[in-house]
Amino acid sequence: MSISLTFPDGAKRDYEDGVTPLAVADGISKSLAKKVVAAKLDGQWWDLTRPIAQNAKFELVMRDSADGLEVLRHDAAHVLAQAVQELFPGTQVTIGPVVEDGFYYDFAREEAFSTDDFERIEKRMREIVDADLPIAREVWDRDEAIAHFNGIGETFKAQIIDDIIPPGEAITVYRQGTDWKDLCRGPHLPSTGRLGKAFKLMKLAGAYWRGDSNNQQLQRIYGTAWADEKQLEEYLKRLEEAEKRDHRKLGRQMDLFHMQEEGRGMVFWHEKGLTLWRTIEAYMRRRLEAAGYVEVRTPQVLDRVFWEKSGHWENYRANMFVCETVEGEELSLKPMNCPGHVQIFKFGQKSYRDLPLRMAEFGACHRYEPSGALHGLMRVRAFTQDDAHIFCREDQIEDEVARFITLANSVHEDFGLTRDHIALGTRPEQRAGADDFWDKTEAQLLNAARKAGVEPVIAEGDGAFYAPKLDFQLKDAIGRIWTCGTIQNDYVLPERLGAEYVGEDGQKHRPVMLHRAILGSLERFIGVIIENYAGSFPLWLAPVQIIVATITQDADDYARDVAKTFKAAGLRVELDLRNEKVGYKVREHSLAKIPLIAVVGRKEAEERKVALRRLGGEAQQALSLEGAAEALAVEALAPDLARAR
RNA sequence: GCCGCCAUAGCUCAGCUGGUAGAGCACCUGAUUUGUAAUCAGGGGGUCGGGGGUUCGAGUCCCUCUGGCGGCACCA
Repeated sequence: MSISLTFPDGAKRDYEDGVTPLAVADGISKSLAKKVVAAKLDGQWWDLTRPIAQNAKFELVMRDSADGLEVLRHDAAHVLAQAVQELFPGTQVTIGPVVEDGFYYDFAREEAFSTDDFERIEKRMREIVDADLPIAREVWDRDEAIAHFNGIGETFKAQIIDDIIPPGEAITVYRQGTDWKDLCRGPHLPSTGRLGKAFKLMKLAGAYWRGDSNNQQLQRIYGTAWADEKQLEEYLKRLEEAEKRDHRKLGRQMDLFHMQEEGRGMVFWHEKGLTLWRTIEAYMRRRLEAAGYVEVRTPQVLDRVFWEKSGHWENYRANMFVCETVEGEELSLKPMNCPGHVQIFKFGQKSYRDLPLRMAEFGACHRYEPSGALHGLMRVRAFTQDDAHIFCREDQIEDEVARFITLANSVHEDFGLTRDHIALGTRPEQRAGADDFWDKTEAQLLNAARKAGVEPVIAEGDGAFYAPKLDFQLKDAIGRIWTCGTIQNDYVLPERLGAEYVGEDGQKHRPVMLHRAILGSLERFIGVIIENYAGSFPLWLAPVQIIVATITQDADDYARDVAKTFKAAGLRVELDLRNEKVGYKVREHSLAKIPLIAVVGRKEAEERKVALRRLGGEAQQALSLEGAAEALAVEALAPDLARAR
């Protein structure tokens, strides 16, 4: 009997029935057999040592491919689990999946692990790799498996079989060496030696069993694993690079902002940081005005009664900062701007002619976020949204959403961020409204996105409790994904707060409300762009755009002139007249990531010129003062103004 | 909020097994007037996050609180 395997390039080859992928690889070349980690049979994972008994499409998975890395990482998780169980008897294993760049394993153990244990664990892992233990796939009877795992005290594993694996699906157990085994879907390497040693334990964390904070807390050990040492090193280097971009670090170094313990999750914006803020805000105002928005401002603190009406007291109380006055009133800082905007909408009578009404606010909101959620500028308790609500008729939704997507794309691009994808967050488990309402609203967003030429990626259950949403997932300069920008179609709040307009038919109608933000919050967005640009802002955003640095005091008067000229041209300029060498000044301002340095000495003073040096470059340009001011003023224009020119 | 780790000068960090603190940068003063990534010399600066305990003696060990970091949970 022979079987026929079809390779990815279309070639067909015949093999003996029961041939293993490893034997197939070996038959092709020895070096290939060394690098292969698993196979795919008709697209299904297949262990290298598992006999093949049917004709199939066949694919070998190499260790340095994306699929191959997944296999390696999964094996690394198992090796970790075995090492931990050997070193710390009594520890139960739970789950150990592959994640981006690595893997983790969750353990249940009375005593806490410490990162000090990592060295020992890694050492044991290496021993397991050196021992080259065979890994064998076994198919078990469901009840026997449950009984077995319960019998050896691995109750979590038993629970997985009982609760998670659908009846009828094969229960596979992988045996690693003689005694150690783990319930696993596979595939796995033929033996532990093939894993190699390009792995490293990274961090220790708490995690809840099955992701539910009501469940037992487990101890999670994260690790990373790669095809070879070189890849591992590259990965570690990448982490270092990301660390250098950390907005918290750069924020301090560049004197942009700070935070302190008396105001957790609150930002003290320093002069330079606020300059950045105001530049972005001014830009957004122009973009919004051009897109037909009006700007409003609503109160910071409102009575409890108001929040009861809006539904926030019921649904959002835990996140609200509530205070009581001496007269006994209960007030809350606004956690959102939407109810306030509805009040403005309701003021006076609105007609269908007023729609769509696009109402924007740089709205300062306060939300009590759980302490563990706080993270620099990315997650704060006081923040300013570039918020707007579009009041419109149902038949205007698609058009408005499409217009919004176009606007948001353009804004994001202006900040050097490219869109990775748009996510459509669909109905969450806990939600308001009937299913047909969700069918309708989800379809609206989907169609609107398509109308704008975008195919959203569905994020199941990720919607708000009152409406589905589109979230913009942006990629930064080093490929990290950030969520900035969202739009939601809300039928609930206009209803609750009684917003209405007079239609063409003279009757009162309920408008739909589109909640939308392009940046999200100014705080978070500034955090994102600090990391995106690694602090080296493009000229239009740089808090200080140009430094005028003197060589000797002879040039002081001229330098003041130069600074004045640049300032008059609209540039943000600082003067450095210190009695220091130019090399010192250049170094210092370069480290501070100032985009331009205009060096002036006696020669420049005499010729009324500047020697211009750009950040990152070594060349200098000798330019006339007036010419430089004019050219730089144009160069420093915000992207929208540059386009309009 | 939960789990783990961490907290020493403005910043980055050193301080072995307990014997009352140190470096570099920054800052201040003086000298130097300098041509594109660090001029030299001197000086000031820390109740070692707060509180409690063990000890003859605590930056160091223990407890506790506060905050930070990494995850988890949360994220309109």
